[in-house]
Amino acid sequence: MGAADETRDGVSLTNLDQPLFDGAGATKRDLVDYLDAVRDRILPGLRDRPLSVVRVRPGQDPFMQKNLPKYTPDWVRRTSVWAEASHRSISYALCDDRRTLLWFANQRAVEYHPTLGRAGHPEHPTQLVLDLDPPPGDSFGAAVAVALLVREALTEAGLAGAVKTSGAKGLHVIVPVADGTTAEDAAAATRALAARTERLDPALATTAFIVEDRGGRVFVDSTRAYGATVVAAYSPRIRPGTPVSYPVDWADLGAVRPADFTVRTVPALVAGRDPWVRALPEPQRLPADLVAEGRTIPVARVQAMHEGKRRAKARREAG
DNA sequence: GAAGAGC
DNA sequence: GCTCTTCAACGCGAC
DNA sequence: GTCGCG
Ligand SMILES: [Mn+2]
Ligand SMILES: [Mn+2]
Repeated sequence: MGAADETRDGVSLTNLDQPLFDGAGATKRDLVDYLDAVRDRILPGLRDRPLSVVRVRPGQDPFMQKNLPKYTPDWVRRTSVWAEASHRSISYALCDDRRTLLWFANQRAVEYHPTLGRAGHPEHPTQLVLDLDPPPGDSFGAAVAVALLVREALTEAGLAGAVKTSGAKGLHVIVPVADGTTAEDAAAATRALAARTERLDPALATTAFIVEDRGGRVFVDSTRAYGATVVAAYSPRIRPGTPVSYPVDWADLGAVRPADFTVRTVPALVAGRDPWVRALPEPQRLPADLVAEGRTIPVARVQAMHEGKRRAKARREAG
């Protein structure tokens, strides 16, 4: 163990011997060393994409950071995006190099959530994502079963995807899409694929946006679309043991656990190889019938907001 | 982690 | 100078 | 500005 502070690639790194967060089983140094060790694997997924990060300190709640703080060094690349919610321009980082990654690590940025499209091109995502969220409990096996249903739906549509652990309890299926694919088409295709997955086994998979309506089934989340973010491959997560979102071969899905992949184990697994690059298929054009089907499916989220509003009103009136 | 307020 | 407090998100869209 | 959700 070295000094508590050091400088690396010109970036000051501080308090390296402090715990990363409660239950991390890792120090801030472990985070810095992990990200530096996998930088050539994680940076390609972050490069040129508006970045949100989740930062955390021991004893405190994690918080998501989008807008760069005033004190951010000027060598951090950034892009401005107007936010309707706060009526202001958000300055997003573009994490393109080692120095920026190390600076974020020193900020205790543990999770890295890039957008689906590149800076300046929110209307043209490079991939679509089916996010599989299992119900509470020990349900990773259910997520695996639903991932295989997603694969079936993809194959049926003439598409191919790659799968990775989310680092939490679920899985992400990623489908690279051809240049020129619009966000609208990608979102519609995502909804259609989620609906087809649910249809393949409605007892196992659901597209219900309201938690209460999921009934112990795996939520096939099609809302990772438009400006949404998805945690990057190789990003650590703020979960016990500091797991990492990690690629898995389809054939190996049944043989892994999310906890197999942590900031301690992953550097050795990626030495001399990039399993995410290897797993990702070529960008694909979305079948017209899939997109057309998706256009007929309402956005579950919107329905849920109205239902939520109705239920809240009912609660108030019940006293 | 860093800045600002208050001592 | 020190200690304490505060801050660090978004959008979907009808109502 | 709200609601549910990630
Ligand atoms: Mn998820
Ligand atoms: Mn989700």
